[in-house]
Amino acid sequence: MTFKTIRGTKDILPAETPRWQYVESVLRAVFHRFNYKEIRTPVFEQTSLFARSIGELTDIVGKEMYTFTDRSSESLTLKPEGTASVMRAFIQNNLGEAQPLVKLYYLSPMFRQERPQAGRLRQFHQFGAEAIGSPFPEADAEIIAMTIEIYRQLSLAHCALKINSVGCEKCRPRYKKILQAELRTIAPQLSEESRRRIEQNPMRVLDSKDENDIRLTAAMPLITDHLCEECSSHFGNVKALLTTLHISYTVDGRLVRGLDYYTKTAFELTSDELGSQDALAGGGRYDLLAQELGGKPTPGVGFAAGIERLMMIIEKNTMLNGLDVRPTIFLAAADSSSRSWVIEKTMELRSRGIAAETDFLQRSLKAQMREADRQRAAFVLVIGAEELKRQTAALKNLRVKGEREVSLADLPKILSEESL
RNA sequence: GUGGCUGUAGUUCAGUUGGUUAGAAUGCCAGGUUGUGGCCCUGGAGGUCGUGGGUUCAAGUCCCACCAGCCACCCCA
Repeated sequence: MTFKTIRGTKDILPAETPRWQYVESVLRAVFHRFNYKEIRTPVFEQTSLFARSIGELTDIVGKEMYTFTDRSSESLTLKPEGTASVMRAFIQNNLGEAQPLVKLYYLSPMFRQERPQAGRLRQFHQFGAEAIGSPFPEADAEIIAMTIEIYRQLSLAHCALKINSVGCEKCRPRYKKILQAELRTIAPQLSEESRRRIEQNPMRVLDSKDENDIRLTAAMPLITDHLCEECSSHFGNVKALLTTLHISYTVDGRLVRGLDYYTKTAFELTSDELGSQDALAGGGRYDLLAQELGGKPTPGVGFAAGIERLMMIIEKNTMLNGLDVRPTIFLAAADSSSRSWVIEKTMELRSRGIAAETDFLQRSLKAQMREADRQRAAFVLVIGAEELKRQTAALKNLRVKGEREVSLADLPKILSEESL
């Protein structure tokens, strides 16, 4: 058999790239308005960077990373998410020294070896942003507001915002103990998966989708009721700011993130149009990450969002037409003697900034016309021996019926006027 | 990673209880109009029926394995 894309990867073909470009331009515009600057980090990093930041015990690090050793036996990993790399770059390049708050965004492929499904690929694309340097709720609110704004700019409704606070190094361990104690009392009745999590990551038990688990844990204490003074007031301020910004949300005390570095604020944006892979974007605060990676203690908040999932719902709500690139003019040769001249003229128009196309298959005039129509060119210029002699050509507007004779010398000027 | 469903021209699909040259629509190419598109008409090209085994006189149709996609779980963007 011939070569195929490997499992979980796909080609983004010319039929879809205009959509991608459109989405990218929208989100770059939003980032620009919020004054976030782009950062581009390598697609692979030392494996330990991810293990350290995401957490050794998480599913991502435990069983989903593309890890390999290079020829000098160093363990490398294709990045499974963006924050670790951005924080590494922030520390390595001392970005925090030049200014107290650094606002960055990225757009990059990510890699996770999961079983593929619609909206879940092994190479997928994420965009995201990080505000590094502010411990205050205003930064959390801005990140959330910006996430919402991107989807609003893309006219996507049916998105729901859930927020929670997962506490800090002071209150979370305390809460975990309380929760664990409660969970142990009902452990025998819980699903196998949940039972395993009681010791390793008890908060995830509350996030189980197993109906029986949900019923059994309905009355369990929630982190939101056990936050310390500082976390509680921070969370309260974030909520108040969201209200001020007219952003509606629901507090979900069971919301947890799959990455260990989160503290305090955690949030998730979901869509009801996506099936079970319904998370469009997620994020939160990570005040301990910088020092965990060996930098100076520096607070941060951020979010990440998947582009493929976004594409899926944009396609469902299709409103994007005519985004494909098309030539302004197609130059057709009426006979073989004028072909070389037509190519020359095409190149000339191109160098003057006009999108011009011509025939490269030595086809009949009829076939060239058909091609021009298929390419959805605005104009066709027909040139043959007669026209060459007189230095004119028949200019035809494909959207209307007639054609007119124009002077070849005037063509660039005519085109720039007409396309207005 | 676990369980289930699916896999036929470029694309969307049909293919009768296994039976001899695998079809349609659309797209593509050409002609009808030897200097002109979109409509219409005519003709043509295009498939080792996901891959590899097996059962059978005979397999697109049945069985097995593998591969890929999809759905749920898991996880998450």
